[in-house]
Amino acid sequence: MPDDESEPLTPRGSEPGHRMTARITIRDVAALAGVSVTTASRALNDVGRMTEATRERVRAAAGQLGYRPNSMARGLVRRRSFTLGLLTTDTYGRFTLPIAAGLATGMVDRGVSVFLCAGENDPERTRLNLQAMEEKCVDGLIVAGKRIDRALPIEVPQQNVPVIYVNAACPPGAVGFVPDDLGGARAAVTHLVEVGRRRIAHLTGPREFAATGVRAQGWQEVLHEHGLAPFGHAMFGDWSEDFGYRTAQAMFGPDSPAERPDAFFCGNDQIARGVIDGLTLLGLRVPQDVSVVGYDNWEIFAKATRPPLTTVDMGLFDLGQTAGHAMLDMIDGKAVEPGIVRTPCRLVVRDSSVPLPEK
Amino acid sequence: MPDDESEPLTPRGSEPGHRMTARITIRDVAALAGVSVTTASRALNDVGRMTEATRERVRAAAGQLGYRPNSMARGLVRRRSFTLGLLTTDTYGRFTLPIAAGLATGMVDRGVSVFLCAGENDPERTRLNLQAMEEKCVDGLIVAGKRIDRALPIEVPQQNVPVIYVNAACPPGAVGFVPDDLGGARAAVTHLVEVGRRRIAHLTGPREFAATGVRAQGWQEVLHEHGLAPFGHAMFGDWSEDFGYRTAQAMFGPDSPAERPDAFFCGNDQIARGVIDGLTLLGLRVPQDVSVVGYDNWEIFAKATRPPLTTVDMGLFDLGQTAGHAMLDMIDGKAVEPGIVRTPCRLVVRDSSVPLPEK
DNA sequence: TCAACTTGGGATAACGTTTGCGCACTCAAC
DNA sequence: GTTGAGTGCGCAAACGTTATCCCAAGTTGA
Repeated sequence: MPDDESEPLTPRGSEPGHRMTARITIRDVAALAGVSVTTASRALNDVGRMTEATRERVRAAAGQLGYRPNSMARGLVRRRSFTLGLLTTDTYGRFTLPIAAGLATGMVDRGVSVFLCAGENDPERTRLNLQAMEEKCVDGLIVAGKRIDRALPIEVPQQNVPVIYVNAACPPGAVGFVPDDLGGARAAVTHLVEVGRRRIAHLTGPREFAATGVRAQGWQEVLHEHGLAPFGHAMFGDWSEDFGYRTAQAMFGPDSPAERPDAFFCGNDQIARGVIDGLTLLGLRVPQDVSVVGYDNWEIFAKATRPPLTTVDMGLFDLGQTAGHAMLDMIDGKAVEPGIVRTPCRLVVRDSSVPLPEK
Repeated sequence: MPDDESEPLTPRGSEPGHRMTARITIRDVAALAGVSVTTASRALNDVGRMTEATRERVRAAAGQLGYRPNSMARGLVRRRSFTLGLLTTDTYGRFTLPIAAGLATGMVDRGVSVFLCAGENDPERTRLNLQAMEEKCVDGLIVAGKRIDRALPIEVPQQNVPVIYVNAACPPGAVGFVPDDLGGARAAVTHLVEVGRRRIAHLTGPREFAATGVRAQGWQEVLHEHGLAPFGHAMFGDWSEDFGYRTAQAMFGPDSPAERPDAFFCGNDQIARGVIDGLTLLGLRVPQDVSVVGYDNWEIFAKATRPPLTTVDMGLFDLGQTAGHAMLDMIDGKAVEPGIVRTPCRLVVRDSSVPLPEK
């Protein structure tokens, strides 16, 4: 058939019944501004040489049309997708969620989006996620965990994409960020000493967690520096309310030893809550008789105790944000020191720790 | 210059000092298999006509090379990115997180990845997120909230991308999924009636929440159906432990009225926990004297009460997964009924509700 | 024997960007 | 009046896929 036959009756772009309106491309912008696609691209990216008038004309056209560059096309030629993958095994999200929120909000301001990969601790699904991230050409991978001594159920292959570990085990030579548990513990115990406590006990999670050892060390250090003896040994149990509850009842109940602590530094907020409940049921007053300090500043928990809990905030939101910015540096080729960076924790003083009204 | 001049001395692909190893493309696969790129693509996508031997040869080559298709290139030509955007305002994540986890794990099995957009309730940042999703060419947008009667701080523009609302306000004509609060409340109250309770009180969150009204209605309905009168009016307070604690103490304390409930159906687990604590401190026994049922099945909360809490699970993980699959249907052009779909809730019976050992 | 169909596969043009290269100017210096 | 440098901008080739044609060879049916 000849080429010059009449146009078909239905124009090609309009597919009735499908409300899809054709996407505006840089070609449309260029046409409206009366320049070539090349010039339009350069104008919008603030590169290349041209009159300021031309540049402005292109900007105006893009604005008028509501043009949004197609990230896939750009990524293809630039070999960057402006996306990150966030890999996590923490189903419950106690730790991952603030990290993820910090990361995502920090990145959106820089034009980078974050893929959420919920691993569910399932190796097969983690493998699937890793594969998806590879196909989506993420510029970097952030591995977030709930334990600083546990790695992923699958090792991330040493690909060509940079990896940062956050609040998780960090293989030698890699870059990692974890909360400064030593500093957090020191701040908590220092506070207890400063409000006049002398017999400070430490209740915490299982010994196998790296975090418990570090926090116990901070507890000991500060006491020694003040010429005080630790009250007994650090008590390693589990992370539950029940552990705090039982221990408090055992230490203050009818058959308990005469020597009793006047303060508890607890390894997390749940233990602290159990301690407070146990003490309260025995008729003791917190903080008049006994001070209690927790760890995590899990607000919905810490604010609901009676009285509200003094506790250590690990700054996980900021941690996520910091890790994100470090990742952008790595992607841009800036040298980032391998090794583990410890980010500061902050003591949040509420009512459970100060026996007398502060001046 | 003539075309036949000698090759440059440094090959084009090798950039020393940059450990980037060239990505293997479908061209490499095709070359290894001895076919054209076209055939390789068709073989891997299981389309087109060719000998099974050829197809297998291509598959083998891809496997041997560890080939991963470039999702951006594919997306460009197919006009699909195989990504979804998850927009949320729920910073704390109590509700969003299980939904997000369900969505992400459900989607990865179908080769779809999910962008996490943490809105922070900030209109400007939400706008930025929406813009990023447009540039990334997401195939669909899922809006997740923590209140079924609150919309986004910014309205999502009626673009060409389908939108699904989950646990959030759903504009007329759109598709939405929310937990079946009526069913959940009915299950809880039915359970209390079946274990022999007759004077069942209802403590719940603020009246302005749509959820509280629906749950209160379920409470009333079931009681009427069993010929029982509600114990007083539904008590609307706030979602806090403190509200439950104070109310329980007021209803069972020294100056309380003679007529007392034998069970509490609470609007969430925190209120229930406050009730249990308030009752326990007054020397009452749960569940022997009073049964308590919560709502949300926030496990770390519900399992830590003494005794562990009977509560309603809203099935948020499944909700996220369901919404994801509905989204895939919409993207594939299958007709999805507009309107709100209510997904089932499930009663989880623990120890706080059954006064006598069940048979 | 010739048309018509099927089968296996390749050439080539998209998709929407960015970028290397070069062209046509202008302006000054020799 | 020829160089030389600079300026403003466009052509065309990527990037890695998939989709639309098309062709050659084999297979049938009349």
